[in-house]
Amino acid sequence: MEYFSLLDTSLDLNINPTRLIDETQTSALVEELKRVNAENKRLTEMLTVMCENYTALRNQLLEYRSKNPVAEQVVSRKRKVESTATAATIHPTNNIVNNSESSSTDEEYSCKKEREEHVKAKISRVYVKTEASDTSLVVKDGYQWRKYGQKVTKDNPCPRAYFKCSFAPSCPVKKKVQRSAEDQSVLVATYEGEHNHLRPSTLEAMPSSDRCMTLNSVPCTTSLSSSSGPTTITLDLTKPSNPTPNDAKTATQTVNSPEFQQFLAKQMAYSLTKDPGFKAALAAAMSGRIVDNQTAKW
DNA sequence: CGGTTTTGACCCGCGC
DNA sequence: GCGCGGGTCAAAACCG
Repeated sequence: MEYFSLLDTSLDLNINPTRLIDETQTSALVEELKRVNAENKRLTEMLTVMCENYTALRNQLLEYRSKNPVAEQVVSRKRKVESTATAATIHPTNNIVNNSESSSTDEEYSCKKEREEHVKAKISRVYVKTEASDTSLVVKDGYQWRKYGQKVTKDNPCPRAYFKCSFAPSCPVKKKVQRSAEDQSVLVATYEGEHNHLRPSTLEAMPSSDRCMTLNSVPCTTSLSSSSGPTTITLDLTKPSNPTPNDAKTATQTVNSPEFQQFLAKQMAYSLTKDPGFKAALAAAMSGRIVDNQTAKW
């Protein structure tokens, strides 16, 4: 029974790492720690610079806005008058097609009567970049459409096609598609109403060559923003529908909106997490912080 | 054969 | 009232 006293059955939970490693390992770890801390410091500085740049840009934007109160008032007034919203599309090539590219017929489109109708039916515009050789007025949005008319409008030599949802009359959604008068490779699709059914085909909805990001409102917000992958992001904002000289400002406001910034943040996070280099740097930075805290405690 | 597209005719609101 | 222009209808053509 005495030999039990020779055994130390206690658990030494207060393990000191320095006991487990020899001197060379310790020095290597210290060097690594220094390197990681330096990198962490560098990343922190970069972050600080980015924040400073952001603040400076934001201040410039606010200053610009304060210097142009008239334009701001016009935008505000238009927002009050119109319940509709338009959309701008960012093509996969990251070309932002803002509302100023819409044809002049779009101006006519937002006449007084339709302003009233906008209360009943949600109207939005989607810009889709197509191949120059593509002469069809087909905007693949995942829904099935039946063409019921085509018309050549006054201010645009390109005909305007009229579509109804194939589920009509149960689904009241209509769509008008016309090439932009300024850039005929851009299709302008104007949606009226919202689908009351699911999208027949989500695969067809967003072919890789035709994916776009829609700003402002689009019809069927939920269906477009869900199950379509990260390439289609819908921000349901209330924006003026008419192309105006203030479109640049409007676009700026859109970009400055919380929704867009949230989208940007998600996209950045998505891109960064896909970057193994960033992962490694982040892990190093975090480990640096953790080890730093640990060593401070030690 | 059924669904879709085409296309000319028609409707309707708006401005003059 | 009339003309204009956008939107819709509906018959014929087309297609799978």
